[in-house]
Amino acid sequence: MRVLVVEDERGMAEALRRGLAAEGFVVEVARDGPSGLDAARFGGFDAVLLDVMLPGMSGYTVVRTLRAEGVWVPVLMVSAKDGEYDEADGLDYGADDYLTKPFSFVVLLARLRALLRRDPAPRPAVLQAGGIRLDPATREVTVDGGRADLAPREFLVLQHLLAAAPAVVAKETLLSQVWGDASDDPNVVEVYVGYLRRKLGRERIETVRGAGYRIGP
Amino acid sequence: MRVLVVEDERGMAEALRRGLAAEGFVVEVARDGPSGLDAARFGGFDAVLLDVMLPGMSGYTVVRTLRAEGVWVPVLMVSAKDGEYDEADGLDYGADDYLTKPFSFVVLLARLRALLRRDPAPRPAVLQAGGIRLDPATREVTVDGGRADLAPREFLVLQHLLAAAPAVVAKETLLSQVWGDASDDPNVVEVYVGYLRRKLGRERIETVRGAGYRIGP
DNA sequence: ACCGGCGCTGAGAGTCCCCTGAGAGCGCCT
DNA sequence: AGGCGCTCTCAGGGGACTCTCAGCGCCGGT
Repeated sequence: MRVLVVEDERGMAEALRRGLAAEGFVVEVARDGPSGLDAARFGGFDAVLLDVMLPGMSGYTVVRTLRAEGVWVPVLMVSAKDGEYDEADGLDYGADDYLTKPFSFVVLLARLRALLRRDPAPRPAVLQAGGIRLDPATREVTVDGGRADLAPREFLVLQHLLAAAPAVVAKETLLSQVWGDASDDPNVVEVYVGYLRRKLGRERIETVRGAGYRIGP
Repeated sequence: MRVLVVEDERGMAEALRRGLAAEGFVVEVARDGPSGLDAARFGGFDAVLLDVMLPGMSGYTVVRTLRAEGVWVPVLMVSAKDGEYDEADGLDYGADDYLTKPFSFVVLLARLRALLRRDPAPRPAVLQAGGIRLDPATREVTVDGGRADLAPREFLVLQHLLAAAPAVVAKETLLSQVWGDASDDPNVVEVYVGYLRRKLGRERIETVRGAGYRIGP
């Protein structure tokens, strides 16, 4: 297993290198944001340990850039910032886990193992299809760049349609996932698709008669 | 998104139920280990929030049992134990993340989203035979690359013919699988095969007199 | 070549699927 | 209290889809 450690502080980087090597990992170290980003892009690592405070480019920017480029290597962020919003931001930018300094090395190892045993096929944090963009973290929806203002229920329906795109989503699926009961009256789904069409544009949601709905062309 | 909360303490369970529901999750609650295990097994949830201290069976045992049975639903453990070894144990038993009480709800949400991001829904296989391609997920049918527009019943008939290809499918089989009643008038099958031939090309569905139909050569 | 029966097809009626406008109930904010 | 936004139900209408029916063609056996 190859692990990339991005950490500028010499002592910490060295400690991690030794500790992980002793556990059988092959470790490489990068000392600033840009070189860490580059190594993560092309280095073929199985996981990345990423400090937040880095020279040149913050860890947040590194992980966001990676995800935007379609690089899905598991990322474990490590930071001295322990504010709850720092942590939530790191995760929403696409990190898979977040540890606060000081941390226990035992816990670090366990979290690394947990990341490595998951299938490395995460989806982007932001859903995007057919000219529609939806951010689950900020609850923001844009259509061809313009902001759309959605009610909570409308947001949920759209979220499921986007997550499934380009597949067709059955009304029963939406009922069970959004309303929690597949045996409800399907008409409520039709009504909400109607609301969404009014706000996003009629052609953005396609009806597949007898099957369900689908995003865009 | 459907989330299972396994938590015996009434106040905490209720707080989680409300908070998650407000974020648009469909929430179910189990109050002890065994019933939580059962719900996680068969409930079809997208994620599980699992307390460690539970009546009947500990959270550790629950997650270990699930993994041993091949159930890979994302599990976020929540515990009042903050010992580093407790956390490492939880993760090594198969939990995907571990939070220590008291925790910030904002962080819980971000971690939940990070987990849900990780496993894309499995897509049913694409059926292909005799120059015809049928994708059950997108409901798309192409003939030699050109798109064909099928009604729901037509789609179902074609799906069964393709799934069986190159075998011959009896009219009675189609009646029972598509119409749900083998004793119906077989003429309706002939009519629908006629519709399909008109849309896909006459020679694409072959008649085997006295036996049924088969997809092209 | 003839005949019986299996399969094919055009037309039409009925069904049901989906869309929409109106409005009631509810909670929240002013 | 009043207004507002959100959710959901209801009923009507339009149109796609389904199915039946009846007549005809064609295959295979004698």
